[in-house]
Amino acid sequence: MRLTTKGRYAVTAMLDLAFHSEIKPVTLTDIAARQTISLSYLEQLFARLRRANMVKGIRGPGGGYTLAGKAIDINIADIIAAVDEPLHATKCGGEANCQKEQACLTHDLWMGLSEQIRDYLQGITLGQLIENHHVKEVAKRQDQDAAHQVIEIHRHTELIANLNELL
Amino acid sequence: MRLTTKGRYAVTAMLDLAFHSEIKPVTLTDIAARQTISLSYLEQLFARLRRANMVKGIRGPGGGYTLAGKAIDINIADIIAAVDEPLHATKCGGEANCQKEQACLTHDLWMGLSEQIRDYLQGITLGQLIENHHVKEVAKRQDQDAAHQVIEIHRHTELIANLNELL
DNA sequence: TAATAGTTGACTATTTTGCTGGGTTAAGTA
DNA sequence: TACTTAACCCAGCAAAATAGTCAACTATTA
Repeated sequence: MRLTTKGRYAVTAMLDLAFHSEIKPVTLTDIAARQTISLSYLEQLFARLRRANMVKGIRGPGGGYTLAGKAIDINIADIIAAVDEPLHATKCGGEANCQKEQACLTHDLWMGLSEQIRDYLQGITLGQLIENHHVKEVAKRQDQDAAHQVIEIHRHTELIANLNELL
Repeated sequence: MRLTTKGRYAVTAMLDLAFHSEIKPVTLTDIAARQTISLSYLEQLFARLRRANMVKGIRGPGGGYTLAGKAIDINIADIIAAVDEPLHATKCGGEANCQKEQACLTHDLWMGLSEQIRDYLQGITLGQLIENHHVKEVAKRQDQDAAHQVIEIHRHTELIANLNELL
């Protein structure tokens, strides 16, 4: 799982879409203006997102893009994977000449870490992000923050536990 | 927090260092050979790591690099931050012309997400990764014992099941 | 039919990445 | 002292990724 500006653009655009496409489709021109991303670059990104079945394009006047599914069903990892190149296999990965010696050991460790990050991002959806934001907007901020923190701490220890199992 | 191949190289090299530099300093030539990273590229990465006070360079024969601190005190996020360019501030970030309108909202969400990822990686140290690996090695040796094998197989299927849930 | 907006592809500029090769400097060793 | 080792430091360079431009085309709607 790579985390680059390209992925950030995609997530940002998808978030914008999730916010604005509930009533009617959103044009890329609008997103480009709001998020200050070039229209043509958005076109490239959305071509991939469409092929990955994450958005639907509607042509003609009043057209634009909408999410292909519910915001709560679209996770961050999938968005990033859709716009990123499929990361080329590891140098030694699976080959016979690497007998799990020290050389390949650190590589394994990194792969495990990378997987964990993907799992983590797969557990976060557009819907959640929007929901969290709405919650934050609510006046009883302190209670929410406290509750959120507890959840986060719990999630974190969970992740470490998973890591321990994997490695 | 960006996650690129550059960061992976750095983490890989630091893991290699943590493994091998307990007794004596490790030369970049050794790491280059083991991890199949070019020597000169390693030099670049270690120049940054040294400036970030994560490794110590020892010149002369018998010299090389050692960790600047304990492996348990060195976290993954810091390693990646050390070799990555400081990610330029946000386009609208903090400026007066952005009054937290919708345009900037998605940006806030992304930043929050990015923070979570950093926190996550900050909670994982070189020491932990190595420790976990040692546990795994011990478990492997115990595999030789037939009595343990049944238990191990059971544990293994359990892990696979957990993995299936995650993916 | 005219306007809208997605779709596609080819093309360019910039930045990052990963690497090569040339040094210089500090620290051991003969 | 001379030699070796390895960190340290640069200038540059090719390939790739990133970000954006331009132009032509198609489907839809008013």
